[in-house]
Amino acid sequence: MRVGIEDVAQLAQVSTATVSRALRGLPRVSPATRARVLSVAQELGYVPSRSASGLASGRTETVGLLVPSVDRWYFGHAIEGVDQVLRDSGYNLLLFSLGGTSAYGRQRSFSETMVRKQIDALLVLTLELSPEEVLQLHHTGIPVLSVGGPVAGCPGVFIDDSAAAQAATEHLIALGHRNIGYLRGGPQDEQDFEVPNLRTAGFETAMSRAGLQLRPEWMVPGNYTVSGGVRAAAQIFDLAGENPTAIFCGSDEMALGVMFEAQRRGIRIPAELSLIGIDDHDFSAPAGLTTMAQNPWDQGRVAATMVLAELGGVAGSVQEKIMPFALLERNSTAPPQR
Amino acid sequence: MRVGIEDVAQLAQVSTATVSRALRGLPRVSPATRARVLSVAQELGYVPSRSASGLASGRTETVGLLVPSVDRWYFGHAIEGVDQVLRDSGYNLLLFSLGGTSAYGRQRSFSETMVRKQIDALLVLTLELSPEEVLQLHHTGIPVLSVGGPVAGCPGVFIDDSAAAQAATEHLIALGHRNIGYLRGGPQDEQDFEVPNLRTAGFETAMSRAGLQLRPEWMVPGNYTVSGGVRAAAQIFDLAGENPTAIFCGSDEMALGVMFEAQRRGIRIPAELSLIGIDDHDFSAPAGLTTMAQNPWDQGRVAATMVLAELGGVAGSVQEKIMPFALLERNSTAPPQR
DNA sequence: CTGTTAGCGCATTCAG
DNA sequence: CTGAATGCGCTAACAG
Repeated sequence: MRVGIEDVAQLAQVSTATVSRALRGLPRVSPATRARVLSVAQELGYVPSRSASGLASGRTETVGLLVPSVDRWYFGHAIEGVDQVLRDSGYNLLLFSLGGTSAYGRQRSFSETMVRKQIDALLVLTLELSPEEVLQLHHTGIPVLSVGGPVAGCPGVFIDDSAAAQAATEHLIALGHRNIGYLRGGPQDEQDFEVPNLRTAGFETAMSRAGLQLRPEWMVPGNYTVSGGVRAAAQIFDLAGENPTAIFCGSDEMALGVMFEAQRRGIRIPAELSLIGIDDHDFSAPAGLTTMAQNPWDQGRVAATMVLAELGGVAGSVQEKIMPFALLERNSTAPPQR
Repeated sequence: MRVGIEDVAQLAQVSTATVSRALRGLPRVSPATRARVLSVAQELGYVPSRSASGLASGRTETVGLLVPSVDRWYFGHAIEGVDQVLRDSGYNLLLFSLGGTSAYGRQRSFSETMVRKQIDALLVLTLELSPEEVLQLHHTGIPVLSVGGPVAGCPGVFIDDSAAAQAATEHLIALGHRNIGYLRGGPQDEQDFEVPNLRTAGFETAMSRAGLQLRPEWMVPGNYTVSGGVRAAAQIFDLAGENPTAIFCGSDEMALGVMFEAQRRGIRIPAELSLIGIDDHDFSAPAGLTTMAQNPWDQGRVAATMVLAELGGVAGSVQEKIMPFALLERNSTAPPQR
């Protein structure tokens, strides 16, 4: 019942070599032969064995995707984008999740051996790899590309996080806010990945350019999660003394958390508090959250496309690419009440 | 530079067969030999080629996971659970996303050939497969198990969706509500998958048992998404005549959408409107949403564990399993205002 | 407990 | 344009 290339060859009355060429669209097969082989293969329901072709050709037609976790907005969408272009090209997607529960933190460690000899290229999502890990990876000789953030030693596809954060903060400043809070990542995020720090830098740049003071008590960690945002908001709201009139959140999820907590306390948005995030999370439009939008789906697509081009023989296809971000004004920002 | 089993064998002064046995933990290898082989393999950085071992053994040590999309709460968490147990057992996870944008809808079609000869088992997430597709799958001879909902013709791991919906509705009724609305899936969801219909059935059962009338104008589609929930809520709120005092939402995402819209209109929850969902989405606790909780992460783990046991030789390991759900009372439900 | 011998199913030379 | 032969790197009998 198991149909192999041999069966197709026999029925089509050609050699297995010809079947192989015909099926893969290689040249040097007459149109007539190709058609015959194709129809026979179809009829028999022949599917080449990946193991066998992989062993024989040295190519697995599989791309690995290393992610901190899959159950978060950015990752889910980026994975979806990658999957889409891979699938359309007949490539397989081997998923490696480190099962992190925090935004960027990883629970399990990544070993180069997980990946060795079974993929043609590796995409790394938003993960800080240590120099040794990158070295190991390069050692395998396969193309490595990061998505969503920079990884030292290999090109990446991502937005200019610092610029995005700066622009978001400047939106608040342009609205007239001077007392601006900032929700950053947790210690874990900041250690494991560079993006949080870039966003912090962008915030600080905007503030200092506007001649505004940084208020340490208004710069609190939120772990990039909704519940972290809730906690951070509570912490700021509970502060004695004046409250910020606006908060820039390093992610929409945190901003949404702040919204929930504000509502709970009867703090009106944007009348009493302006809020801006980064991402354009699925929930942001329904919630009316102003944000600096980015598109992980697109970033995944772009990265996967580059990798496929590289594997397709176009050397130099894999290169750094800065993706766009854009301000989406909704209903969570307004000039400060006076 | 490429180190194969032969290299290890030479350096360890044994045959390749012994290396293979030692590395895979098979019996019939003396402890001393095994230790030596292991250390040599380690030293050389040897990793067996998946292609080669797959070809030779007929097993790929890879499990396929077919999902409607990855960028939604249920799927993301279930995938995470599956990945975790697979990875812990040294298995690979091959991801096939159909790229659906709606909750259950699929954008692309699934072909059995995508999966043939490259996986040892297939997990199907919350997707309605046609009888022919199931047949094709069974034809491949690999174990197939569904997660998150029933698929005719193969066992599954999921909650009793009808009972969960009924229990959620009964919570509202027990609180004293009699005017109860219901947010269901969109036409696409209901066609592509059975879960939405099961939840609807549970709602209707609870209502009829309590002797309550179904109000068609209060039973509106929400596509299982936040934005769908916003639209559905608007539709209900805009109705002339009395409003429901409570709404049961077929998913937390829709319930969250209703919350956003209610807040926009100044409708207080739970004072003026009680809300209950199903899922326990990550946002539900921060939002204070009462829900009938389920745990997709766990469901994924259980399913993957069964499949591994089956592949490990324990025939009959893959079987239907009903998972628990539980009411989580938070702050979105209360007795009706009178 | 260990080595020898055959393939696994296909892609690739190299002839023709 | 096509076929025959070779081997990818490993596992699985089978001997010993």
